[in-house]
Amino acid sequence: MDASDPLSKLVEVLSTQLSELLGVDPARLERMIGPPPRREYGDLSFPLLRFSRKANASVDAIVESIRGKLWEQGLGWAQPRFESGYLNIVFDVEELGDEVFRLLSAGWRPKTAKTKNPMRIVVEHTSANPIHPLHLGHARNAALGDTLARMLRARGHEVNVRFYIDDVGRQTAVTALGFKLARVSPKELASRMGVKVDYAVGWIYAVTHNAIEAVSLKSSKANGPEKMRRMEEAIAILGRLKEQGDHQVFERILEGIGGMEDPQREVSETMKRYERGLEPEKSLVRMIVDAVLEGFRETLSRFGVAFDEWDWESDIVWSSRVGRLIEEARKSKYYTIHKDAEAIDIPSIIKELVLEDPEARESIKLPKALEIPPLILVRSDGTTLYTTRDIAYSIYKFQAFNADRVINVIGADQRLPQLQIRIALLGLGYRKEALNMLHYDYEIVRLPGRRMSSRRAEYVTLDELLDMARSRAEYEVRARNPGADERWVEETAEKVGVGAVRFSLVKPGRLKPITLDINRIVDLRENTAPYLQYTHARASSILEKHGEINYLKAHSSSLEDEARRHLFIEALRFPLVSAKAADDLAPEDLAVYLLRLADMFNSWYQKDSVIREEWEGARHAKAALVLLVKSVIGEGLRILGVEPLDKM
RNA sequence: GGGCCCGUAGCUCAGCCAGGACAGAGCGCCGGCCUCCUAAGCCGGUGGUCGGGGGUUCAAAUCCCCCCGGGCCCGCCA
Repeated sequence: MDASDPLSKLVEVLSTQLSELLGVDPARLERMIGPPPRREYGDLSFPLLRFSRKANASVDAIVESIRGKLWEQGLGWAQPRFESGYLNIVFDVEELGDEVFRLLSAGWRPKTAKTKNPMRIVVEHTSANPIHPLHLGHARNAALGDTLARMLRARGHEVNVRFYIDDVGRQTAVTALGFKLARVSPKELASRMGVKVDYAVGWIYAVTHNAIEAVSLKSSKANGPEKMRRMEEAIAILGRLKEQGDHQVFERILEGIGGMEDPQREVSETMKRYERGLEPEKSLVRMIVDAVLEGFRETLSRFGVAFDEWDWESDIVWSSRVGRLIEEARKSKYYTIHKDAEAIDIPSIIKELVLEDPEARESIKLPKALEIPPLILVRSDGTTLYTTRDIAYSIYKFQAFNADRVINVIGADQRLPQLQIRIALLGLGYRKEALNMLHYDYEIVRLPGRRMSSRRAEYVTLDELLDMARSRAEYEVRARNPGADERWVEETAEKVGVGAVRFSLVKPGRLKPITLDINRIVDLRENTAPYLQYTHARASSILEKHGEINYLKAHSSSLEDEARRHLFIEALRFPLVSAKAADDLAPEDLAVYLLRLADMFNSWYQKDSVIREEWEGARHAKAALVLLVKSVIGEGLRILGVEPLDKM
């Protein structure tokens, strides 16, 4: 594999050579070569002493061998030396500068280093229940999933992005029942309520769910304070919902549910009929879900998120993939009966397959001493469970794209079922699928005080959040650009707002629970996607004022200046940083790197003017440096789904 | 009851997986910087028993054990 930029090439040569000398896996060494904690030590460093103890060669011999190899490979600008346990590499920035100027003049710009092992990867994300608008939890999911897809593509993988439409479960059945009683279509209701269609559906769902809850509680034989509490809660929620929506429709649903002897049974019946593809449920559910998906698409496209495929859960069922899977399970030695229902014997699979298979044990990380219960496949009424359908869907994802790997972006609250699914796949003979399916989990987003709840219709929607961010941005943009074209102001505000939201959802580590502070997410300073966009705009402005860069006039010796030198080298690290972030599935690493680079640029900017530089050789070199930084921030932002701006 | 995740500066977090070269950012707070490439910026100051205790190691925020606090999960829900 030929690395196309100087630093990638350097690291590749170093890791290959060190690997030969030390007898250690080059990939492992590669990730240990990085900038030292203090600049005085050098530009790159590697903890050599840790490995050389076990190697035959002396440290001096190793360093000399490296020096020779670098020379031979045309990387003479990188000089190795040994210092207190570390192999430190110091760059001759003048030589490196000439090399980079040559590349820049030929049109090269830093890009994520390409992987040596391109794979076919499916990323499934967002997959929100299609019965209410997308809210903040989904926003985190979508931002992570979409960024992952962009990173992996930039790294050179073949990526296929899928949305799984959960239209088969209980929640869609509740919604369908609600619409049946409401005698109104989602679109009519939406226009009556003056809201997006997915909001109208979310309202119907919440009304119907709480009406059913109230009626069921009333007729239940149980008694006591818990029942009273839940009763009161349902009634309070209904009161609030009534005020928010259409009174006539509200009454129809309440009367309808109130008149049912057993509303829960009606829901089950609807669910059963839809799963069998019977009319009128089939058309009704599809019509409702289609309407919600229209709302999803509108929001997602604004958010910069696109999908390659939309998979209907019902299609997986109707195409008999689920039926075939259940047949396979029945023939399997791990088929069992649990609580009178058909199930897969997860404990036995663990004992016989996972623990006996080192690769599987490594890949499927079992919690210690946790008893994972058998996985029930079919309800006693004959309908399937979500996990069963998901096993079939998992197999489908691998087949449909001929995938090497499948990444599912799903909340951390689903760890157990996701684990069960992988174990079940292994037990049913789908070893490749089980081992190459990854649950990319992230912690939930909470509202201050309580969790978001679609049952209570209590959520901050993604649309609302984007609107807030945009209006905040619009105020700022207008203040800074008096008299600017109105359309430009609005477009810029949208890009700043969307960027701020996406960045803020991806920058914290995914396992940090986010307690939603809207002001914080919308704050343009702290959230720093706008800071990066601003830095990019500053760079653009300099280049515009400077005019065309003449690389023949640029003097690389002027890069020896401390601040310029560090900025230059830091920008050149982009291909490596972005590659590692992609391999680690860690968008936050890329985000943090970009912020650091922007900090360096802004500090430098303040004290070392480009266009007022008198010496032509330095001015063109500095302009080239600005171009380099601008290209890196631009490329990095695009990978994070944030639009770089030339003016703001 | 069991499992998993999180606990680092007043606040939000990085560093932990692959232990080492002075614990880092941002926000906040205090004080400075626009006749000069965009002040959404920059410079300086302030601020830490790395939740607590034990252990492994020449070396621990990082690995192991115990404990404490917060969250999530343990359904014929999704």
